[in-house]
Amino acid sequence: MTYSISEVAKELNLTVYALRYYDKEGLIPFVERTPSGIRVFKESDIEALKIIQCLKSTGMPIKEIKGFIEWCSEGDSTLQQRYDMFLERKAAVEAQLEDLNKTMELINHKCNYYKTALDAGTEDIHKNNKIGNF
Amino acid sequence: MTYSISEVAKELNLTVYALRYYDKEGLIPFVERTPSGIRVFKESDIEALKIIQCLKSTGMPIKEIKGFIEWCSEGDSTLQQRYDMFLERKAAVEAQLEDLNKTMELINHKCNYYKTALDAGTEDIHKNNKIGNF
DNA sequence: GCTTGACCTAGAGTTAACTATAGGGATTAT
DNA sequence: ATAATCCCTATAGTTAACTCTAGGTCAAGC
Repeated sequence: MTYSISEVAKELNLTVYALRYYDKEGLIPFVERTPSGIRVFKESDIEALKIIQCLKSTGMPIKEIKGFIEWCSEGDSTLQQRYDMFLERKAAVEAQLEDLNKTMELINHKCNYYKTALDAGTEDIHKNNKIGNF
Repeated sequence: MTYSISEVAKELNLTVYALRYYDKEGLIPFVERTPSGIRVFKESDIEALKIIQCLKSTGMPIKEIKGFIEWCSEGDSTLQQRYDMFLERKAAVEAQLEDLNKTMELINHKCNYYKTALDAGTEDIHKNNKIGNF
């Protein structure tokens, strides 16, 4: 089973433009073409794109992802680099999760702040709080 | 106690450029100036900047944050809007946390994949796995 | 009184990651 | 066999959020 670029775009929830851009940037050099030059995506290409999306969502820039793709095509000699890269990504995501949890705390705090103010009809209810009002 | 722009930058871990940019974009209209035009930051200004950083980290663009700042200066008549905004931000962060947790799962999966491959000395160890290798 | 260092504004430049346009080829339905 | 629809490339344009530069002001120390 193979897929056209627009089918892949729909499936992965990104645009045809973006896919072509990824190709141009060297993220998917393994995608084959028909004799007339049309891209033909295999299942394994879609799996690779999912990994690319995953790496992107860790905040990794496209140029670095390209480096990883190159390592993949170089075979077992780059296994250590690739492992190290994923450990690094893991640490990055852990840090992001920590930050986001702190953000969530503050947001929750503000939700309570405004709920209380709304119930009282005025923000003045918080005027004497040590907690930063705004 | 008041602070100069460079002290605030250091404290909040951002640049002087960024602070002036925020000011230009209307995020901190309440920051006062000396007669000669130099910005003088109060504690409450720093607190406000922390909220701004928090909103930014939820993915909120600066123009929308500006809208919130305007609501703040309009008083109690905008309490409902501000409450709704924070509820919306809370939902956004919840979604981000969910995504990031999924990302973490895949990353962990890949860490194991490469650990196993590294121990075996070759990626071929995964060739017959249903799980997408790459 | 002059140099130094921090501050100011206006505006140009940067970067990433698309997004869109123009111009053209191939395949499918009628 | 022709119109519609999808595909292609190359290249220009967009956007957000800074980042930097040029040119100038101002207060403090020597």
